[in-house]
Amino acid sequence: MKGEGKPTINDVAAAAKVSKKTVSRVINKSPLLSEKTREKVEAVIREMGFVPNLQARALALRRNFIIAAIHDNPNAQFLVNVQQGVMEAIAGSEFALMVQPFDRNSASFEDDVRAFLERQRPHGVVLLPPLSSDENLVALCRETGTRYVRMSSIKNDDAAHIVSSNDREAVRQATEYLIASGHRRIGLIDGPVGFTSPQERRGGFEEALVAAGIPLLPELFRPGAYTFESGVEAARDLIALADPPTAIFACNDEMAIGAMITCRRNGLRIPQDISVVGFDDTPLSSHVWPSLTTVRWPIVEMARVAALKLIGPPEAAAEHPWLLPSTLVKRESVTPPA
Amino acid sequence: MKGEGKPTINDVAAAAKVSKKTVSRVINKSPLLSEKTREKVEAVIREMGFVPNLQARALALRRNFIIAAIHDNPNAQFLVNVQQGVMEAIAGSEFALMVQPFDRNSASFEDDVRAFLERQRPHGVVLLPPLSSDENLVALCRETGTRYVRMSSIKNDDAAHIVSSNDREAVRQATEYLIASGHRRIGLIDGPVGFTSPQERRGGFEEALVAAGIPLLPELFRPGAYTFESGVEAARDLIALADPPTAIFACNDEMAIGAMITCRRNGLRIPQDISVVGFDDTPLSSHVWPSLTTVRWPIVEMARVAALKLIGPPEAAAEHPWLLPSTLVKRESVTPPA
DNA sequence: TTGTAAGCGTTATCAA
DNA sequence: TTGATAACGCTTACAA
Repeated sequence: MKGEGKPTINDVAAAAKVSKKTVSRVINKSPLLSEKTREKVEAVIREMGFVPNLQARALALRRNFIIAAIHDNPNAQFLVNVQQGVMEAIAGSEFALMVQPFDRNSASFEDDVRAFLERQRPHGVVLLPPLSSDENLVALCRETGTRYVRMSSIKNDDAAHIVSSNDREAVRQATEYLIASGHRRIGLIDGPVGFTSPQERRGGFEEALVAAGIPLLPELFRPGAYTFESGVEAARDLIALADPPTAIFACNDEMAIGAMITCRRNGLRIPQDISVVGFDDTPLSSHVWPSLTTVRWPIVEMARVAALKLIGPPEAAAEHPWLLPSTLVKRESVTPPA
Repeated sequence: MKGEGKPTINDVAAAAKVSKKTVSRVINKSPLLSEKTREKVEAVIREMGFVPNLQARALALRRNFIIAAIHDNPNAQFLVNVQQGVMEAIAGSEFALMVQPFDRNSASFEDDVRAFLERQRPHGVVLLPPLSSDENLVALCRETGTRYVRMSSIKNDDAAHIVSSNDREAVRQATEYLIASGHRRIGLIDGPVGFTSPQERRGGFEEALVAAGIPLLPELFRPGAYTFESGVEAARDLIALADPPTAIFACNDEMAIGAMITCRRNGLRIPQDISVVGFDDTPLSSHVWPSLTTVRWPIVEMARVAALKLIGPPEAAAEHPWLLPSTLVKRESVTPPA
């Protein structure tokens, strides 16, 4: 013990009368160890309260015990949900969570990511949308030997490197629900260009309309940016139409709520005059009045599984599920049209 | 260069024809170095693209280049704002941000925190409320030699270790604004017990009433828990009173919005029938209808300053401001009583 | 199955 | 102002 400080592997080795390498084997659960030796060393470890030094291990292994969530400013609730999911997966382990935002529009974007990976050497990274569809990032991970898992709306990688939800199918069901309620003029508020998720959500929406024999009218498709304000704008345009829709599907909750508020500011009652459906199931959606019918996106679960794929043995990564279902949550904002 | 991989301090030393310690001095900006040597070494460093290995430094320095935000589940927006503030401070530096939740009600709470600090050895930690008022945590930081800064609503530490807002004063002003608008029966929805922030906010509220000669009526004080649901409950009780208030101050926005929705569900118009004021200025508050008059809490700025105190030289920590003002934001949810 | 020696890439000590 | 040498605490060869 050298008197002071925390015990090191050397102290344990001396006390257990074995070499430090043997202690190292015990720490790393090496299979080639006699049961007797293992037990003896483990007893000493417990007794001395030995905890391996992560910095030393990181230096020797060239890998830190860190899971990094890499993002480009998704909304707050999404980010926090991801953090919660990752924490659930790594709780009780030696891993810790690092959160790192990047500006994908910056000229130094890739250099920034590379610098981060080379500096911090995280054990693995979770790529959040929309960064998860950036193939350059994935190439960067491969190049630096960093394990990665993408969180995405489509299966754009093999099972070991992706966690995805079935947004397309879920939105199709949500739209079918609107149609079954009697709506035939349904407006869509799209998500930002260049994102994968709105493509899928819009796709599901269109599939449902087509299947029901409802024409896809350009006037009912409005651009959006996943922001409250863009929902406001899109809704303003939709209700100003000569023949306005009786229902609106917004590609996320924030826009849906922007749309709801805009409708009400303009004297429309929800859902009596117009129905609204969102996507995400943020806490917000049950905190508005009337509460919002929406699609629940299993972010926490997706993040948890992503982290599990990263911290487990590489060959086991593909064994975790890669698809986690999004599901329709029926609340108050939908009713048959008048 | 040994052919492969990234250049190390040895490669630089060899190329510059100096000892590795001299290179180390250059990296660490040691003052005792001849200008000539410094320039020579810096040129070589640039040329070779040398980047010091953080893991090796961490091992030698017994400190990681990590700023950790330690929290116990504050709301999502708060947490994300803190992350943004810290990132602003450490952008371009070697530091990275780690986020670590703890359950302060767990029996192993202190052991968990200790294990985290001893394992990851962060350079410094930002303690978020309500954990920031836990003296045991601070003792733990001192014991493990971890620098810390508390984010708090009161000045419960010296200037080097705290960043605080003047919630009491800001709420006093907000309440004075209600009183100036003509309100004399004002309900208060409190924050959770054991938190410092609601004490301050309630304190400011009471000060304003007392200064205006308005009696403090127990029936107008309702418990809350900083959650939407608790705002709903409290508002339900308040408007059910024989002589209901004409205005409500809620200790945070989430409860204020819960209160707004409850009032409207019960046929009250906002602000014509009842005014509402919140605290936080979350994005939410401008996304409801009518938009919420509230107190802006400078979380991003507080977190940024907290991180600056941590990453700068210890003796400079006290020189950064410790007080960042909260300010009243007037929107649509307040009007004179009928 | 276990041990020895040589790293991993820095910083600290102390002498020059 | 600089440098040689020993930490820092662990892992990976390679032997035994």
